[in-house]
Amino acid sequence: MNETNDIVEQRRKKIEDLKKENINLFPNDFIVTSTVKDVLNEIEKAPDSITENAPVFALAGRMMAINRFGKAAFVRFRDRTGYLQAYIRKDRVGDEAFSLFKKLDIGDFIGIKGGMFKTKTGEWTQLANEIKLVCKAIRPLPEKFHGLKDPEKRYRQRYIDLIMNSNVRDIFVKRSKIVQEIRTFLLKRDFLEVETPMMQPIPGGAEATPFKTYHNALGMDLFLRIAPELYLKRLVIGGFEKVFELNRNFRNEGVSTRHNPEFTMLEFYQAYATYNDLMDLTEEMIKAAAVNVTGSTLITYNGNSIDLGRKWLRMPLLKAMEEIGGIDPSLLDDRGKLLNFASSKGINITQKTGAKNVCLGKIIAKLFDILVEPKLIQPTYITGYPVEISPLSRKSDNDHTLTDRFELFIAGHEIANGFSELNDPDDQKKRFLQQVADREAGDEEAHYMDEDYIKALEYGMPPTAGEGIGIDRLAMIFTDSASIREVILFPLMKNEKNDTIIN
RNA sequence: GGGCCGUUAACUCAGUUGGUAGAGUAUCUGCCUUUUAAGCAGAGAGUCGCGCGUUCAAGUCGCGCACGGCCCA
Repeated sequence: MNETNDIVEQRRKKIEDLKKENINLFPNDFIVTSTVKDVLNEIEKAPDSITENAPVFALAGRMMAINRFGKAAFVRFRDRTGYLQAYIRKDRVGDEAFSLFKKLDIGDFIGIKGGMFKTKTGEWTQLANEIKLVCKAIRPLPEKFHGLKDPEKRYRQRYIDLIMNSNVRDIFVKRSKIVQEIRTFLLKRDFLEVETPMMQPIPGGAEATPFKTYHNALGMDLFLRIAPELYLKRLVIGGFEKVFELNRNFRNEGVSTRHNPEFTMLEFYQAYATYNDLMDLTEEMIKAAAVNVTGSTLITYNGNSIDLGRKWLRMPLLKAMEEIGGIDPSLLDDRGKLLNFASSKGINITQKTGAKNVCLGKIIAKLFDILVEPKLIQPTYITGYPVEISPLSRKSDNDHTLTDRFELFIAGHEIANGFSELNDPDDQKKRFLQQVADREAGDEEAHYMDEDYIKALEYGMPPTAGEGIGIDRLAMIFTDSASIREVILFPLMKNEKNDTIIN
């Protein structure tokens, strides 16, 4: 990173000049008394009490624009709460401070002390009594009007993106608020927030390929978790009847506009509840988050107007396949017919899983993803998933081929997956054995056997319902972001040059 | 994994039929004490992503590679 250009060289030259004058480029003694927002609030409260002489505010921030006029200048600077303009006059700050100020650049941090006045155009502006350098920037910022647009640079150097693009700052503030709202919502309902292992000896709780790592001292393989599910249910067995975890999962899969290898999930479990209860709770929670974060239950995503305020539709999976996917229901219980139907639509089922004998449930799920999911724009719960693709879900009492499971879709995105938990240890063992067989048949995403989890279930897990909600996808929908990279501060990127190898 | 598109000054972008590189902003110098993308005068700034090839000549054409974006699987 030693590339030079003439702007950086010029700045380094200025820095040498400043050093010769004994100017500290990185001081830490400027005392900030107010934020920009504090000042604006005081003005709003009592505008008549504000003058250019008093009260005196001490503010600090990054200079984003400078208009110089020989012996005076306007400076636009920003702190975390907003922008403020300051007016620097040579006859007010003194010759020495003004000649220092002349050497400062856009991007530098300054501290200013002074009162407030209104300019000719009516903008409240700080009149500097003092101006100090608080931190020198060596590299120049992008141009003020067009800002930084190059997506690669925006992701790799997110700090510049955040400096330059207020809409990007807004997205991440919103994301943080979503997380906070969800946490508050669950804590109010007596859920306990917990942290379970991210490094697991047996990865479980989802169908996905894990990242593998190795513990040197213990001499053991470990996997980064693909889901916290099996640990959270152990906690329910332990007596924590309402738990949640809101943190990162890791899946060793491709990167796309909807997938980042590490992503954030909420998982929560509630004893003595059913999947129907969780649908009610989720609806309430996401509506509350929408109101508290965006101010409304109406959101726009990708040009679609989405109304979170209406009662959310609930539709059985097989009915959705028929009514929305346009699939003849007589095909839905016949593997062969359904495979023929898929290939007539140009959909190759076997390719992804690698398994030779793909089960009926997987074929249905795949067709659902392609033919139904994109059409689920308004919030919709799809219920009743086939048992063979729901190895941790409780079987429906009235149909043992289906489970008490739902998925939530908004704006064509899968947002949540929840179910009444399977708490019969013998049934769970059978399901794991089927998964192991699938794995041996070539399905790399099938579950591993987890004997300890079976043992835990044998101690008894009360009837429980649990759910996972994809926080990144929720953030995408709340911020009208087309790519998951727009809601992850530092999305995973390949090395710019393939020569960075760390041993 | 496949397809399409992109990569040119610090940033945003032009660059015609292959003929030795352009603008705006930013930067530097000078003038300027109420600007709002300030103004006026002048100046500097490029490994055209990387490599190979075709050609008298490549930012431009061809092949390969890297990174990124979108779509598909």
